[in-house]
Amino acid sequence: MVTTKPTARDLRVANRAGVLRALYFGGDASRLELSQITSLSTATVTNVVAELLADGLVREAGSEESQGGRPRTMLTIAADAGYFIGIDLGENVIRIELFDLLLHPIVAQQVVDVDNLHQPQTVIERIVAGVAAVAQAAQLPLEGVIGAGIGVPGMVDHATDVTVFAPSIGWRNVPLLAELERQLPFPVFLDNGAKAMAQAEALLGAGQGVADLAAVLLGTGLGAGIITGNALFRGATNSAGEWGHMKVVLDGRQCRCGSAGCLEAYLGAHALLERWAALAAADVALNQAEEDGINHLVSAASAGDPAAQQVLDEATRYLSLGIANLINLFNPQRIILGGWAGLRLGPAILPDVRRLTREYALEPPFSAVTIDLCHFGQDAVALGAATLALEEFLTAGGKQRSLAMRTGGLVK
Amino acid sequence: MVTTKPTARDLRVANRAGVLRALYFGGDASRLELSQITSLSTATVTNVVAELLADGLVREAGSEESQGGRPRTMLTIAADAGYFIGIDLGENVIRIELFDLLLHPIVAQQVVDVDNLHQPQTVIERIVAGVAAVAQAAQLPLEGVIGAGIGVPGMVDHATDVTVFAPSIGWRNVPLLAELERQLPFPVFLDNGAKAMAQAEALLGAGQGVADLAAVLLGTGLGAGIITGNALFRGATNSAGEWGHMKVVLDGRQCRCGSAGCLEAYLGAHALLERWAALAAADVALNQAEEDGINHLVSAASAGDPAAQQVLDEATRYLSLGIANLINLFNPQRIILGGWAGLRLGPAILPDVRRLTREYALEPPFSAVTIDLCHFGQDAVALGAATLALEEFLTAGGKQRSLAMRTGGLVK
DNA sequence: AAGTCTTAATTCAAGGGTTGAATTAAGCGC
DNA sequence: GCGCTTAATTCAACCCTTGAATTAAGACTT
Repeated sequence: MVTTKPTARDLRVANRAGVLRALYFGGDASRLELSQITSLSTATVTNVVAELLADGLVREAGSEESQGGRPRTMLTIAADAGYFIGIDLGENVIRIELFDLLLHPIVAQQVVDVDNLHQPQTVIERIVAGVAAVAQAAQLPLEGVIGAGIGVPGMVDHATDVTVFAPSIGWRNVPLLAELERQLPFPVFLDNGAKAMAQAEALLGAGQGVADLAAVLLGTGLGAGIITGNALFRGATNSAGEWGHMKVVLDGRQCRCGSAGCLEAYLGAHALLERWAALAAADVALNQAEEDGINHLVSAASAGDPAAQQVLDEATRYLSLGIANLINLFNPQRIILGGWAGLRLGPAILPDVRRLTREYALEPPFSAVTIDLCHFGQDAVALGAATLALEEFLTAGGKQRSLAMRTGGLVK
Repeated sequence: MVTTKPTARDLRVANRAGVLRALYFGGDASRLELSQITSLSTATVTNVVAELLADGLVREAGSEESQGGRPRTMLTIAADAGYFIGIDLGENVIRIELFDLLLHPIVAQQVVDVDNLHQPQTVIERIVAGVAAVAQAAQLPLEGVIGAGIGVPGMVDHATDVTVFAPSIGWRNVPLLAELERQLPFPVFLDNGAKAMAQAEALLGAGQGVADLAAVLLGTGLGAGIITGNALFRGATNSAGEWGHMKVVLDGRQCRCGSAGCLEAYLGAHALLERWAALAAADVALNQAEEDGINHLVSAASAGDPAAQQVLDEATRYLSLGIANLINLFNPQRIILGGWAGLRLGPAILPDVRRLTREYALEPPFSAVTIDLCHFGQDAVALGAATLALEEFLTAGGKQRSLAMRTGGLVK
């Protein structure tokens, strides 16, 4: 029940984490600067940095020009002190990517195997093989991997067992994590892909330095990841942020979730293309891959096609409504628009979205928010998945926690 | 930026807080039990309890029957070790209430003065006088008051200056808190009334022991307070939780907030009575006080009036939609329905609300939630306001923080 | 080129906290 | 009255942070 950290040694862990975070996100700094950032004494910074140096997580990197005093020796994260793996389990492709400690990409790999992706056993095999493949391609031993994360297109319940509820790939209560942790020699973290992506943008992308934000993803389905107080907002059972199934119309269009009137039924890629087809009285919009269809839609609208323009206009209104509701409820500092469809539609509709959102939202929370496009593209989910492991690593102050300890940590 | 608590003395504060909280919310316990609950060693519990005893916050309260060993001496919160004041600044009444340390009510007072409530200066005078009055009625010196809280019908920005944005009483950027703290000899906390009430229900009412919940309030306006991780969810500028202005209809009914299609425009007391009048083709529903009107509406519906039944039916659908959206977005463990109109409508519509909410929300988050009526009635906001001060008190481990320290604490 | 000045980093003793083990306290039952 | 059992306290060991004092490392001056 009580979550305090009672023993004095925990202070050190927290302070290691503070110094490590400052260096990781604040960039290179001297011990003195670190002491100011973290508000620790210089004595403590010296001690903590000594540990980090000894562990190889941090390196000295020359010294700054001095103006007549001892020059500050700069400290920097040792980017090659360890590696992370990010896995994007998509609806019809698995993307596996290897990153260095600073989450710079090293090697990426794609596994395309639409037919068997619905079978967990196949997915697990593909992932284990893919992990070995990227490590080999980078000529790195798997022991150097600090941890891996997986983003999945569905809900993950962290409380009971760690399982998955992902209708779009036909999964329900699949113990993916347990199986993978048995087969891989490093800790693995599992979460919803939209949440993973939101964390990538928050830590390294369009949300850097912002403590409270929401990333909304437009694609075949809709997703969102909400960050509050610099951390993913999960709710009681880690299914918070299901923005796509916010009801926006009573007794509205049928949604694939089984209910009706969901935002996704008006703003999902399929919904937009269907609407276009209906307005244009032609099925041409539906006779192509969704991504091509959306591209087609955007260029048709900019070319003056009135039906396409109306579809975009309606999409803008629904998107603005959905964003305004997020603003009124979560009062974030930033909204980040992403997802493959969001990236394509964004440039065309963002100004109007901003204007309408101002109309729809209350003034005080609206005036605290900015609405921007995401920074990352196709590899956002894989990167975000890697940040799941990174977060744990940083919170532990750079001490790689053993599997046993992690399991213990989950117990309340 | 870094929010760690570096020095060893902070450990003690955190552990004092842990023991105090365990005793406060877990009820009387022995030192041994406390050690188990807090997972501190018995040695530390002994030390911490000794401090709390010396400070008069805790008392020994006899010993339990033993089965052949040293009996455990029970510890209990000293209810008279200090007092809290809760102030409900309503739209046309001020309610001031004095509580003991356990938030049991001692004296209450109402200040009714509709005409002048729009003038901050008058409100401040009334509050200061009312505070003195309740203290005198209870024959207690103001020095015994640990802190006071104020719930206001509007938004409070904690970041800039602590000001108020409350259109319903015509306030905008009123520095209420600064003025009151100058005139009162104890710390004062200010927040939105719905947030205050949510915290009352969370700590002491229908949400006890629940870490993630949302309290929704139906009244003249709509409000909500959201608790996540046992703490009020505030967002970036403390205006999170504006549930009443969630858009539920594009281009819908005009709302008093200036926008259109807000939930409040369909579910606020005034909206319901207007709808009734329109359906019944009679203005009778509007020619009475709102509270009487809602009472009338509920009894007419239960008596079989078809227009009234339809109004309730529509209200049920919009309320369910609003709750379902909260469930999908926040994934709470409990929804608590309150507010004066919520209390009246609740018994009549709650079963249908539960049924419809299941239809509207996604299955995983819905299956994690229960929907209940609130516990507290008229004095919920005053009690909640008092909990604002209580929370600070407990977090500080029962050390009453000075004004200077509080201000310092707000600085990042 | 030596000495002085300035700023950064380290060392050190003091102070505060938690903990497990050992000890003491306090009833119960025979 | 004595041993048994369980609760609470005491104590020595250990860890951590901190401010002050000290050392380190260049720049500047003469």
